[in-house]
Amino acid sequence: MNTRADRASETRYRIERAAIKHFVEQGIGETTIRDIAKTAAVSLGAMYNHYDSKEDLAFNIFRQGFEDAGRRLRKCAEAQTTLPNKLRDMIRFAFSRFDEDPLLLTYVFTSRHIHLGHRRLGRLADSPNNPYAVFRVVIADAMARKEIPNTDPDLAASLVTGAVIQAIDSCILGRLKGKMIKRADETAAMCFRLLKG
Amino acid sequence: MNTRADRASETRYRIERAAIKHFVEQGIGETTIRDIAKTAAVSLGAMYNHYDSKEDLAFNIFRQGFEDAGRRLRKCAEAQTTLPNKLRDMIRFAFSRFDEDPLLLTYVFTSRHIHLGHRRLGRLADSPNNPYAVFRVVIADAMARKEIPNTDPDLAASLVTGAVIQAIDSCILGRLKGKMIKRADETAAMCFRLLKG
Amino acid sequence: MNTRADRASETRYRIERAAIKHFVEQGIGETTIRDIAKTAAVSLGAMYNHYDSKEDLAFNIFRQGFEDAGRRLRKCAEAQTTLPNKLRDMIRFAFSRFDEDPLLLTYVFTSRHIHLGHRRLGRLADSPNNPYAVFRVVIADAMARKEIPNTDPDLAASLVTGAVIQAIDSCILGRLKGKMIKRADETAAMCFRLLKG
Amino acid sequence: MNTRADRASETRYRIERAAIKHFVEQGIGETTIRDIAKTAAVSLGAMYNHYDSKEDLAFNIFRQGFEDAGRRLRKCAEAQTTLPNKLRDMIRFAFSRFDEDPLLLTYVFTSRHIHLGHRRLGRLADSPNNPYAVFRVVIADAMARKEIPNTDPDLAASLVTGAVIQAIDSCILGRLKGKMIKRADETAAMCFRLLKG
DNA sequence: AATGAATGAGAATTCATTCAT
DNA sequence: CATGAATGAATTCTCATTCAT
Repeated sequence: MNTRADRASETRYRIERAAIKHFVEQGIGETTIRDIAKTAAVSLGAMYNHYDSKEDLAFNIFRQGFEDAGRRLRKCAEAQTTLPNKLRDMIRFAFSRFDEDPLLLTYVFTSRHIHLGHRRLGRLADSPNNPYAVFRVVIADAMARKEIPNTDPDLAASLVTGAVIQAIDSCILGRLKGKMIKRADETAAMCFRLLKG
Repeated sequence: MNTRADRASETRYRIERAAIKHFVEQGIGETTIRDIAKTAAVSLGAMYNHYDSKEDLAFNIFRQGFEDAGRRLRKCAEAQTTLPNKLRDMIRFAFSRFDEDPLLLTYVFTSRHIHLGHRRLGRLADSPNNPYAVFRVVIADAMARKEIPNTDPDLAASLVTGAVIQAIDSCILGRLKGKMIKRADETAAMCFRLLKG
Repeated sequence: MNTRADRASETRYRIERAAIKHFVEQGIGETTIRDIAKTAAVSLGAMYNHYDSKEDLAFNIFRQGFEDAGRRLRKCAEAQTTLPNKLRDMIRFAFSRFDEDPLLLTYVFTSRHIHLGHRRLGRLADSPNNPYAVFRVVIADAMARKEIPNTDPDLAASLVTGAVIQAIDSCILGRLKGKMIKRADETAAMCFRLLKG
Repeated sequence: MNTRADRASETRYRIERAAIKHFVEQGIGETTIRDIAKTAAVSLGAMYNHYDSKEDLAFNIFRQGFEDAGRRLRKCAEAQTTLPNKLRDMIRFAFSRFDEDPLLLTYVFTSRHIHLGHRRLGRLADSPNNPYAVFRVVIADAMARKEIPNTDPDLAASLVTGAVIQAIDSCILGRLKGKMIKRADETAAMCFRLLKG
């Protein structure tokens, strides 16, 4: 059956993929609704049947990717008991997810500081499921369990998430070549040493 | 003396500070020439006596800040001989510079991924003086001198610069309170451990 | 029996009431087909099973109300023989009709000058049954019968209809409180004096 | 001297006259900013140097005309001591003002019920200077001075203003031909009789 | 150099209407 | 008859830039 709902979600999918592509290649501000509509092979008006505005579209894609990443990172952490294993699985996930859908991850990673209607995207999606929060919890727990020495958990979480994000960023910028997954275990080890004291 | 040149550079200064303020608070794309002119108490037309365009203005401020940071980081590195000392002074500089002029540093740090015209800002200013390159050299040298084990210098440099940048970012986002300088030595130590193997 | 025709006219009724409500509250131009469809609990597409267009809808409601008012005013006039009695019954009718269905009457009274397409609504419906024409005939007849002095019947009819309309308008605007019917006889008396000379 | 301010007010004047013409001939909703700009021989952008929006423009013209009329009606009333003379001069003024600038007066008279951003124009400009209020004061004073019998001043004011407005309206609609001023004294006399009791 | 009104290309958004189901 | 996703023409509004003073 080709129901109305099917067509609607098919349209939404096409719009979102087209939007991500343009947002990453040209930036959100430089992308016009027409660009997206044309790439998605959808009429101009149809854009507004599915999203309130360009901002709404940009934000929704960001939040989905952001929260999905956070949620799955949390799953990785919960499935392991020791900090090195948690970090290893979290970073394996982050890097393989990037290898799998670099466009989406690039969008999410490079849009954190973009302003959407006078607020930063990364600020808007600041839920307990955001990746930073997940790393912070993992690190703070390890401190509580005396796996690593006590330091400011916010500073420590910042350094670790920054390291991971920047590795992906360097791949986006072309400084790191090839698949990221092959660097996951080494990165995880380095992050653990940073915390180990 | 209140010479013509004084007045001109005074005007340029006012324009730049106003621009930075708006760029950080609203984003480059969302800032209009009118916003800047009004905050700088300069007429609309006068803007064009000093800059070719908004993009020109945004790019020049970014490049100045970016290269100035890179140059001064390099000075810090060159004045020391061991990696821990190099890292300590570089991070002391980065953090104290942020404490001194958070608006400018926020602009420089958060604008790397912004698209200007159709290229990323961070791409435009990718000179040998960029901060990432300086960290990379410092780390690669330490590897060459066997101070730290050999690993991919690009990955290592990414992790360290990512950590430093994210610490600043967390301060911008309010996750870290107070002066950054007080965290410089701890951060440097953690970064060194990350590399130490 | 719940026949097909019943359901159709039930739908038409819901659409008309919803339309009047929105036209009065927001204006015809500001009301969208979607607004009406939603309030009437009717699908967007169904609107076009009943009306050719929004203009068609707005015009039909107006004309019905306008001509119905004119026809019934004429009945009032024809049932009486003297001018004071005619005026009294006409104004009683107008005011009680307003008390009964203020929304419809407000729509009809306040839409005379609205442009639909490129003509005024009040122009479109300018039949011999329009309320102004009825007042004019009543007044001209009274002059012919020497009940009142001869003056320009168009000026006289304008003044009387203007007075009546404005009274209703003041009620719409909240300047006059309560039921209009209680002011009918006084208004009629004043209108008669205006003409009496 | 042809100063900048001169040019600006000259532009405003051209825009307003063009706007009135289009608003009256086609209705506010049917008039586009482009229509006005073209008729005023002004660029599209210039419209927004002088008015925030089409609504702002429509409202400003309305309010100016409305309040100016109210103010001048009040002057007429204050210059006379008896009700018949007050009414005569007020109606003389209203009618001759219409003869002088029928387009502006038509705009003001026919726009009272127009919705601008979910509120009626006539509501927006409901200042103590509005013509209705002036008539009301004049009539209430005459009652207080026992010149006319006591009745509800709001009903009486409604009837009188309605009569005057409708006379002008009939001229707009073509039911009354020629100059309005020649009907002023007769109209005033009829209005006075209406009140006289 | 400074000023700010004028310009107009370009973007977002709306909404009546159609039509396949 | 009902449904509501899709359509795209039309409109409003923004804003970098120019230029006469």
